[in-house]
Amino acid sequence: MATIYDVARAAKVSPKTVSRVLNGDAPVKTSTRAAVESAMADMGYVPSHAARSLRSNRSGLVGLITGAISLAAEPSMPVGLPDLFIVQGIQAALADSGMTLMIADTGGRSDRVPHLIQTFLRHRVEGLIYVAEHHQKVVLPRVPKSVHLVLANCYDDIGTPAILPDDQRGQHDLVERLIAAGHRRIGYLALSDSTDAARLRGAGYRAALQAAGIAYDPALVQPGELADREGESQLLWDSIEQLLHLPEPPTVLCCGNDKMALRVYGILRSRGVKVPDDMSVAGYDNYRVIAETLYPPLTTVDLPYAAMGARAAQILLSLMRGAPFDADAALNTVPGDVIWRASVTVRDPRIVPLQSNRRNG
Amino acid sequence: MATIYDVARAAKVSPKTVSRVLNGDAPVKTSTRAAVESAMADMGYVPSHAARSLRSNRSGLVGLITGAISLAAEPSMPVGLPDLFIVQGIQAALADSGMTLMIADTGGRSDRVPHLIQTFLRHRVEGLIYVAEHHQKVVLPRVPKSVHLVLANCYDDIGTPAILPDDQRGQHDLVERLIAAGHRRIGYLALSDSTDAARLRGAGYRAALQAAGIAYDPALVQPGELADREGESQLLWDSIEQLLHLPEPPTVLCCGNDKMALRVYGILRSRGVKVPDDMSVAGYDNYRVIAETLYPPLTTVDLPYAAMGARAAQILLSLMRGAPFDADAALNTVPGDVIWRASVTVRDPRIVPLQSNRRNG
DNA sequence: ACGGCCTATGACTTCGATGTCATGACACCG
DNA sequence: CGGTGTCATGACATCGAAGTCATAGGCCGT
Repeated sequence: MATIYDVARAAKVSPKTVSRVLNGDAPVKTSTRAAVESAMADMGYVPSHAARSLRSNRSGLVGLITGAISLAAEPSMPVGLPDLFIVQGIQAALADSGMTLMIADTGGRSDRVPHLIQTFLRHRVEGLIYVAEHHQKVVLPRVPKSVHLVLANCYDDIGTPAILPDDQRGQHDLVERLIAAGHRRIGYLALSDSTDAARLRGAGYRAALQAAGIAYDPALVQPGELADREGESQLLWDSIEQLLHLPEPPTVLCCGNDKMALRVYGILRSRGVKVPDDMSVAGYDNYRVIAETLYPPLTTVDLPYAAMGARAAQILLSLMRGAPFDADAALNTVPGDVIWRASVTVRDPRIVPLQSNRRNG
Repeated sequence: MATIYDVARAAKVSPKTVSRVLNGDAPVKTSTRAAVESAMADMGYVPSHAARSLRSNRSGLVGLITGAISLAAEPSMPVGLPDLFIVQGIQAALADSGMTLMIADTGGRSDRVPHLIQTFLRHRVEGLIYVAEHHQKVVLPRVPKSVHLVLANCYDDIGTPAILPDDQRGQHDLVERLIAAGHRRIGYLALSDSTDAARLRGAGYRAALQAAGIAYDPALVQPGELADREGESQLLWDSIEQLLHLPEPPTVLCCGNDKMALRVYGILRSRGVKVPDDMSVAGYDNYRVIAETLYPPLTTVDLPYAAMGARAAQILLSLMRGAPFDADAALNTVPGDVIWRASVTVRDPRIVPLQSNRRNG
């Protein structure tokens, strides 16, 4: 591979002049510049990142650690594969910054994280983003102060800047909208309680009821998911059975996530219950391949992954530019929009919630 | 960040001795080694990849270009997001090779590919893998001979080594299994004809019928997808209507992909047609979040993405090790297993196709 | 005409690791 | 005891850029 010396020789100038043409950091006569550029084109010269970063002590690299790619293979994902959208959001936000993103994947084995960090440190990354596969708490190895770290979809104990989805508000907003659409008996098929997302969404459900002055009825809340997956289909069937046979059954079922909603559609249809005429259904996650493909399309709450990724990248860039660490901003929650689709009937005709309240997904 | 000189000073040895401890390429007295290692640990020394690769002229990097991450956002993906599994397969196969994988994403804009390749060349990658979002032909910028290139999920005109799914054989195997299970009238809801996958799968469908001596009946083949997406739901409804009202209707519907099968489930249930008692359904892709979540779980054909990725990485590694370019091996197809699930009834009780014929997905 | 200044360029050094070669201290062999 | 290895170590050059400093030539003002 051609070097700056080869180019210099071909253009009959010194290496330093070639360097000046490359970087445009000092005046070069037009004719000289042309000769150098033509020499570079002729020999297909590509500057060496290694040499440049060695000299300048700036790598221009941002490292990204994720289990997203590998975890896509796991059927047991708590939330689902779309955390890749976080990666996408990060890429988009970083694209114009001149930084190059290095992505490393844990392969689902979190014990590989230290090794991946080590590899990044060898490459002298200037920033590091850790993307968790679902909303959770993590413990990461320490990194040198010179490397800024941002967490996405997770948080830790030591005040590292973190970006999280606002699950409580999302569920709250959805239930609020259901109430606005005239629903009063709102069934809730809960995720298994082991995740942060499950707890926060449950809290959002209750908060929205309370805000609307509707009494919380424990009979309307049924498990929709088991921690161990065994007999889950049966569990869901039974839970729906329970709800349908209540003296005052729900008019809408909120599912812990869109995947559960997909199952609920099948169960309801098997029982001859029409969606949405006999029963409205709502999900969570805006897992588009499900929510948009189902008929009728599913009302759900967007997990604002792309926005979270973009925010994470922005925060990282500002830290790298030397912005002071703002403890108040350490924990960022990003709200997700309610995505209103045809799976929920509007019972109160005065209200026509056609659009999302913030953006349209 | 500490350098090899800092470590040398702290351990009271020469930098070269530290280098020897790092690489173990020459004998070092045990006591000296211990002193060096403790100095490295104390100061958190991490060797600089830039310096090493500059000196050794070996970067240890493999570049990967994909639209997978970004395209995950597109609802118009012909096949679907799981091409990420190709990336996963590549990572797994590369993990033990000592190579570090750099992933770059096109952000859905193929015009960015040259720029991404340029960035990789600056980093002096030793190999390059291009992963396409669906089975297709591509035209890539030339890369220097020193950089080996392998294509995954796509191919080109100039004999670059390529790994492709064997769509024809997959569909063939599925139909063969359906016939073995006693089905004779096999409906086919085709993908829009614009993709290679659609054509190959159609050919596999016909070949399997022919091999079994079953006459091809054009009335059993209906469009299931439109190129422009408009009115697609209606189209599918109409196509199913057609098939159900044939004088001799099919006993099973083969859907162009799993996403279509998801819609078909809904349509059939809305019409009171029970799956699989009244009508069997099969998909293609083994898009697990759909195929495993649907009730009953969907019989489908695995797209062997992880295996394709692994194969791509293996071929790349052998090229990098100096294996001769084998023109016969330039085009690799990887067969995908039929994944037999409960959505297809076994009409001939003598046959019990419980398991996949190669692996279990 | 001379000092000052700007333009355009090159010589030399530096970044951090490693390859090459040299050297001192022993050990072994005949 | 001298020659010849082997072990353990260090001095120095090198990889490809870019930073520092020097310098030649031209233009300007006085």
